Amino acid sequence: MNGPRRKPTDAELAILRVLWARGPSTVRQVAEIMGRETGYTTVLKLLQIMTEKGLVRRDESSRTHVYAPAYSQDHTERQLVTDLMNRAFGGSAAKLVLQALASTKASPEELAEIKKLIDKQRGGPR
Amino acid sequence: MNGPRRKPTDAELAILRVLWARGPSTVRQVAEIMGRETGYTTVLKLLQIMTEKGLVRRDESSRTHVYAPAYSQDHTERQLVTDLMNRAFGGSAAKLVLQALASTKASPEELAEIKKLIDKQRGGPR
DNA sequence: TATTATCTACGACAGTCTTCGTAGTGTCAA
DNA sequence: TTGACACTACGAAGACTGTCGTAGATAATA
Repeated sequence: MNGPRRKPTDAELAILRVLWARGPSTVRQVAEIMGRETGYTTVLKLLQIMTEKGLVRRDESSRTHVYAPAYSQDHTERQLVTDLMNRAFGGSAAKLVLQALASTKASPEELAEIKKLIDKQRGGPR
Repeated sequence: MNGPRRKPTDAELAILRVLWARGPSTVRQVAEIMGRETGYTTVLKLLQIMTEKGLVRRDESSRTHVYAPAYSQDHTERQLVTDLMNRAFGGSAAKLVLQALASTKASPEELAEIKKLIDKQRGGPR
């Protein structure tokens, strides 16, 4: 049940987002989605480091390796949110949420979804 | 009305939180609150760098300089939330909020406050 | 006055992050 | 078979972070 030791860096997170969206991918596939700004060997090196860190798993059965995320998007997102919550909001989820809602205008559908979740949390615990 | 060019780093944010809580402070005051882990000269150097970056303002009228945040807590928090929202949640505030609520159990009072804000953002019931 | 304490400035260090060049090896088609 | 191409491994550079030591100036005190 051990999570990764450290949170992913910016570049690592960008790669993870490609992997979560595409599923297991080769270096070339990731690099192409990342665009021209990021060179092929840069993506390769990053993925090698991420493999060492345990952020991704590498399938070496064919010459062209295939990389997959080691942790779910949900798990990582929660880790990042928790980290920011502790660093900037003194551990208060409510303050973070209020700030997030104040920052941008969420759509009515999104707001309704959030309200639904709040009610669920409210009624859930005994 | 330009904001800071870059978001504060971890150590910088820790210092800013002291300044927001205490108001304008000297290096020693900040260092004492930060505890024994952080040496005096470390705080000093950090504050010097933050002055260069424009994250804090320095009052040099007395020999012992007094530092104050250059940007409000709200502004900085919003910046950090927006940054995470873009980096990890594709710009969706709702996804970030849902993840924050799922991560920890907020108190009923907090949930009520959040609901109130949502209704306010909605522009009231139509 | 002489000594001690306090404060700023500054350099340097190790660690991390991101980027890229290059070497070496395998693959495939003409 | 050979030349073009694709892929991995690796080193290294440049930037940034956080840490601290030390020097030098000023203030406080005995």
